[in-house]
Amino acid sequence: METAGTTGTAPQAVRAVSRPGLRERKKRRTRYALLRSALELFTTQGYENTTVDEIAEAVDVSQRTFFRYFGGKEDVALAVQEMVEAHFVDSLRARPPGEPPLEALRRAVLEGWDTISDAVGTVVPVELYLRMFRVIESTPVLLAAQLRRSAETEEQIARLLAEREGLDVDADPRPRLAVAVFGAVMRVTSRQWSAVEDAGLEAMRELTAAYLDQVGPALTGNWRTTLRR
Amino acid sequence: METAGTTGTAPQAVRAVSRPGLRERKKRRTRYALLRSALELFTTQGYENTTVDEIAEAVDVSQRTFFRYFGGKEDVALAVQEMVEAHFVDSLRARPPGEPPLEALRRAVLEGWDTISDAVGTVVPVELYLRMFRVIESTPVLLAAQLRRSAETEEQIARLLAEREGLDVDADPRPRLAVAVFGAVMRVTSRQWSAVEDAGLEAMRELTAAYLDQVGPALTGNWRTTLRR
DNA sequence: GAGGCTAATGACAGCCACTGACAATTGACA
DNA sequence: TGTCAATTGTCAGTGGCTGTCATTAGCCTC
Repeated sequence: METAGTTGTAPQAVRAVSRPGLRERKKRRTRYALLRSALELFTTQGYENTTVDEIAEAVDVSQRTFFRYFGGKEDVALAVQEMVEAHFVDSLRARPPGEPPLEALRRAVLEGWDTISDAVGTVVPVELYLRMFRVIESTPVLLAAQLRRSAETEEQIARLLAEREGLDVDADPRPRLAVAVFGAVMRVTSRQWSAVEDAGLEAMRELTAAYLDQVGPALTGNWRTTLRR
Repeated sequence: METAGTTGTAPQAVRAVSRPGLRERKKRRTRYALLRSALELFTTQGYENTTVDEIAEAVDVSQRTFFRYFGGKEDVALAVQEMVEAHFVDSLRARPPGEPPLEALRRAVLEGWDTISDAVGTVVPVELYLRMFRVIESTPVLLAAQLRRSAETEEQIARLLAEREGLDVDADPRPRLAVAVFGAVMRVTSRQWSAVEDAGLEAMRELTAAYLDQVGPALTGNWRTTLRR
């Protein structure tokens, strides 16, 4: 394959189909090395007990270089989570336009969990991601940052759904409300999942489905009359 | 009044009914002075452009003293917000036990807004609180911290409601789900309110009621069929 | 009302996250 | 191969935050 240039002809065009050039490759390698080292340190020693210098040293670059790759310590910690959310948004975009919004959200999320390793596995082992998930959930600063980022993603999704349905987000509150409610359920799910020792991806999937089913009952008023098993 | 000691007899007992003693009074004064100066500076120059030294200097205490009164810069910024949330929890506790949970939440919040000045007014002018509200909403770090704190309050409320209804929070997901959904609506409301220039307390109250009414419609599937005015 | 006790404060010193500026190095491309 | 631009390391500095210790100032007892 790659029947492109025979040497010396349009090297940047060749790059586009073959490889990104040494410089780019090196950069990606450093970035991933920093990311992996950071997560490894965070998950073993804890986030607060890990300094940026330590991370940089583990990859053998200067502290300054670390800050050229990531906006800050929080950013490395949440980098994978960010990829995961982007993955969800992608799988939502892929949903058929006819599908009702909440249905689309539900399916997109469940499908997202099923294909999570496609989005994450190439960068860090999925198992490391899951461990980091718990660290985030149990580290106040990180949880805070994470909640804020989720809020941004929600806004993005609200706009997406509004467009799908031909509504104006600023005039009609329903898209934002629905997405916020959905996000709230997702957060309760994450929290619950992370509280269970050794819970894996399947557990996450099941919890998600179960909790989404419970929202209806939870909102229909009287909790004492219905199931109390 | 105060038929207590005629001098020299059990001064601490007298204190309990009259005043907290010079030391305590002085402390409260410093704390409030720091709080007010901080909010004043935050709302005029912005949170990021204000240093802790500046705040301390405005009250004429050392930076170290500032950190003895508040856990950090974020804490001053969110101190009033914290009082407000406690105020909501209180007004929820005051709800009649027979009331269905979501009904109680709704009424507690609306009532909370009506009596907000009781909870805040004695410490800072309500107007300053409202200005600070917007600063929080538009400052990423503060918004993050605020979201995390809200999550904690939600957990607290979920336990409260569960107890009221005789449920076990860890066995039955419905309390947490309902509270999370409710909280999500509140957040959308706050966000929307803060986006409107010069919106006052009444606007907040109205928005709250309106959005709570919209949740039902927002969740019942098809947005295209229903109102599109 | 003098003196002892303890809480509150100030003054350093130091850690860590983060940033700007400048010089040295190293791919990229002609 | 030499020029150009991107990447990196070094250094210096800011701001949030903490531990430590000496000093000050309410409080309480005799």
